[in-house]
Amino acid sequence: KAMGCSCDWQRWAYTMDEQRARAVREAFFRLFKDNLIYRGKRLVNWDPVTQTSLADDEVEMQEVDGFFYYLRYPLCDRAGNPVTLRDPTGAAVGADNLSHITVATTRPETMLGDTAVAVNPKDPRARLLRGLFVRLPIVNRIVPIVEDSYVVLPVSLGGDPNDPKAQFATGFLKVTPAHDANDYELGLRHNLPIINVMAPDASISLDHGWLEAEPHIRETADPCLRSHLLGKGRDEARTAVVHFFRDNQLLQETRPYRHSVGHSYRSHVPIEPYLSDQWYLRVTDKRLAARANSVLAEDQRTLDTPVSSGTEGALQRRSQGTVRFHPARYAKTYETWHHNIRDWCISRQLWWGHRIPVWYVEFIQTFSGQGKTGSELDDRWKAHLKECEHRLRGYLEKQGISPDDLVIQEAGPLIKPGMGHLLVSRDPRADRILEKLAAERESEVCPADSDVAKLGLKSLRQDPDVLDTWFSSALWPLSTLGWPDPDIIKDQRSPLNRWNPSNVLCTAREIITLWVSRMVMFNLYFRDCVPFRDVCIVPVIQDGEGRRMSKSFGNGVDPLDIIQTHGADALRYTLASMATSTQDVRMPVEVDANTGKNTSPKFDLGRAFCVKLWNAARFVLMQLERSAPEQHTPATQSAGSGAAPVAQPAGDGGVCESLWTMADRWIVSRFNRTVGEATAALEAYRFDQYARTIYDFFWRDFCDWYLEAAKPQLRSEPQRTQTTRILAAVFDGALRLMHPLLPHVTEVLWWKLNEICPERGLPGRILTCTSPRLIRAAFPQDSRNYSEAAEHIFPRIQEIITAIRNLRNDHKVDSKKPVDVAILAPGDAARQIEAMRPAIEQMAVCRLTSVGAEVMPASGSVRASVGKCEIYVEGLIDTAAEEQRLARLRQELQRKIATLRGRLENEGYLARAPARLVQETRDQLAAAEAELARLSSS
RNA sequence: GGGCCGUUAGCUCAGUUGGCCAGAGCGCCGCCCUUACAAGGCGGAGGUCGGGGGUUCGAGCCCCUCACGGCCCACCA
Repeated sequence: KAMGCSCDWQRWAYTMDEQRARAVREAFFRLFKDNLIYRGKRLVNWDPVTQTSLADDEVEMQEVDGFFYYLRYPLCDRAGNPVTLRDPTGAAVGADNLSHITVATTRPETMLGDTAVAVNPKDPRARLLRGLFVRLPIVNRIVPIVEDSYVVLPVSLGGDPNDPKAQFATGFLKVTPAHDANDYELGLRHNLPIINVMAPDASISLDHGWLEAEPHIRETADPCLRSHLLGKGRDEARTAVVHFFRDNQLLQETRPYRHSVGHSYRSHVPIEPYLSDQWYLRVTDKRLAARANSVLAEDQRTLDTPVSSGTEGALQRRSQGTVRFHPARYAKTYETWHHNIRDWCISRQLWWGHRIPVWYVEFIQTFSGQGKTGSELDDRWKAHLKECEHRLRGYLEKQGISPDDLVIQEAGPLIKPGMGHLLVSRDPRADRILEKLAAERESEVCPADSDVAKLGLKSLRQDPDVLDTWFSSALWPLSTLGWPDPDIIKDQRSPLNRWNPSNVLCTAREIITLWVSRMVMFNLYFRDCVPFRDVCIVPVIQDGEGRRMSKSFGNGVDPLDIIQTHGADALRYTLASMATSTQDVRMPVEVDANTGKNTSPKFDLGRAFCVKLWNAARFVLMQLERSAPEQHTPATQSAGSGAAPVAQPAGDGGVCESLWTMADRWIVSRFNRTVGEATAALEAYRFDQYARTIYDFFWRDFCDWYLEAAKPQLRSEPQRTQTTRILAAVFDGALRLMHPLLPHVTEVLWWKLNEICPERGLPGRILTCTSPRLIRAAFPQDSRNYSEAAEHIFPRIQEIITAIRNLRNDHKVDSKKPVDVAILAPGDAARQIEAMRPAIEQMAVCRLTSVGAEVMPASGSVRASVGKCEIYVEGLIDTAAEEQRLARLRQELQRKIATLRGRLENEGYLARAPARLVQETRDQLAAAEAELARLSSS
């Protein structure tokens, strides 16, 4: 609000409120029903400090100095008897015998969970080792040697020398399925046991699967396990393991190694790959990730995404829309991410978030299994469960839960034994009913005629986890507009149907994968259309040293502080001017002397522009105020509060263009060009170009030149009337043009303008707009009413003025003292200069003594050339200085002539460059030679 | 390891399909408090466009390569 963002503040929403919760429940229900949500035992990114799993993109990779430990595992047979291989040729093992193999690892503590050692089948040693085992030190586990081509061959055995892994690999890979994602996959391929040796806090523990896998481990393991490892954190455990290997001559080598390790974005400790039960969203299903890629704008696609072809496909594409990135290169980020996506772990072990709406239901076994065979038992048990399920459905239906809003399914093999069914309802009331049942079940007295007893419920509990915050965020374009309310979905005029899809999402590049992609997937899935059409990625602001701004580091600026020191419009303008198409922009940060808060001199730019606008407005409004209202011909009909520009009748419409000066024509033409440029910049999401365009127009063209040129015009009728009209119209247009970046200042000025000069406009040239509030007024339109002549001639006048100013400055003339100027100019030019005489005299502080084709320089005058005109400034007698200046000018001209001649002597240039350019070069050469001749003749 | 971005004036950044002498703001120097504006006006100095090679009549821009800075992705042997 402080920045003046015109959001619809009535539609304020909070991620965790009722409406958003309904959307989350609906989405979860539908995805679950469509078999896109599943529970799986997988390795997750585990944060041992906050004890939650993290999504892949919540893991930050950091370079860490670590070590490679080369650990020796003794070879043995199936029974554990030591084996020493003999290789008489020595070809395979590089030695004549082999009693152990060596693995390389950065995480020695995970060896406690090793369940195999892998070797590449192409490794010559693989044949020798076939059928052998190793005895894991410390735990004394006998584990097999398996062959898998995933294992990298060391360089010495023909590995790729460019693969860094091949450089430090030994050819043997320890396999720890419970603590390494690749090892997990490898373990699945070879049916290896999965032994988790860690507690959720990443300490070594028997209690999370290890003891179940190896009931006698306490007895069989080396005492070191109990004394130095159990209960110890992973770092301590690492040291203990390394010491054990060293003390037993099993540590072959330690090499320093710098590598990147995933860290938690929450606690900043290294991630532990951890085996646990989690909920997954099957984004790998083609209805999600692949579909998200298929809506990428055709010209932004690089991968071969299957897109439905033919008329049907085209129809579908048209109805679902396309997503386009600005700048286009970010499409690749989006596309690659979807292409390489893995299923999304959506459960989080946090207390804050949307609770996963899944209930676990377990029924009581009400019959005896005595004397039955296994399969008979299975059948009876299944039938019983079916009956229980049926009864529960009926019960819920009686309580008002529609069967359509309910999914009850068997929990499947991945859920812990004893967990009979999963229940998910789309109706939030189901939770109340189930909560009541659960409470009843837990109460000490549970009468036989209670619902719980009738339903045969053994246990009933809701999943304790919450959803990843991006799950609800992904629904934002839907949930903020009333989805999933059926009325809102059906009503064509509802906010959902009006604003989804929306036009543009503006965000930062790291959000592309976290949020943009998921909004697209969900919107397509639930609504069959894209959530927005354009995605505008803006640069990230860094501090003066190129570091990311961070609250805790204190190197950032607070927008509210900037609003205090510079103003909201200055903040907006400056930020827009920094929104280039690169990735990062720097903002030097310093402490404000008055407030003690962080600020940046960058914002001075915006403030200066606001001040300039304010001052120019004071001048314009003062001039308009001095003119009687009736002098303004009514040019616009009252359009009420209408925001549309009023169509102006063609023709003169009382504009009296015959009275316009070259400056008048020029500024009107420039205004229209500027509107065109600004519109193009905005359409391309080039906010920096838009900011610069309005700056150049308003400050340079309007203030520096037009207002100065207008001053003499305002002093005399009948020009005054025309000039005030033009001032009013251009100022009106400029306010509308600049309003998006400077809403506060322009709005106030608009009110003043409406008050002082309610009737304004230049029919056909500048379409003005009556609206009490600027924010409701139309953005100006480029009327394409350009004056080529004015745009050509006025800059010549500017050059003449600048030339005179230059001569004055070079000769150190008091800036208030007028000088006499004569200008030698051919007929047309002379007339144009004559017409602009008052402006030239005012702006260059001079008197034009004579202008024409016959003008001769007075003796002692100094001179300058502008095109075909010669300017003589009289009375600045300093012969030596002038001679020096002329000599410098001659030298410059000669150099220029040489360059141009060189170009024209180049045959390739003459032959291949466009004729237009060659002609231009010829003209330039002729002009330069003529000028040199004139300078030399005097 | 893959990808992306950046390297242009002391600082922060523009520079559209290759085409006049590479621009702006701030800072710096000189003059000016001229009745819109000193948070301003006028004028000025300052750049081998990161290095090297190539394509082209012509390269800040296109291609190759190297260096440096930053970011994203990737299964931490």
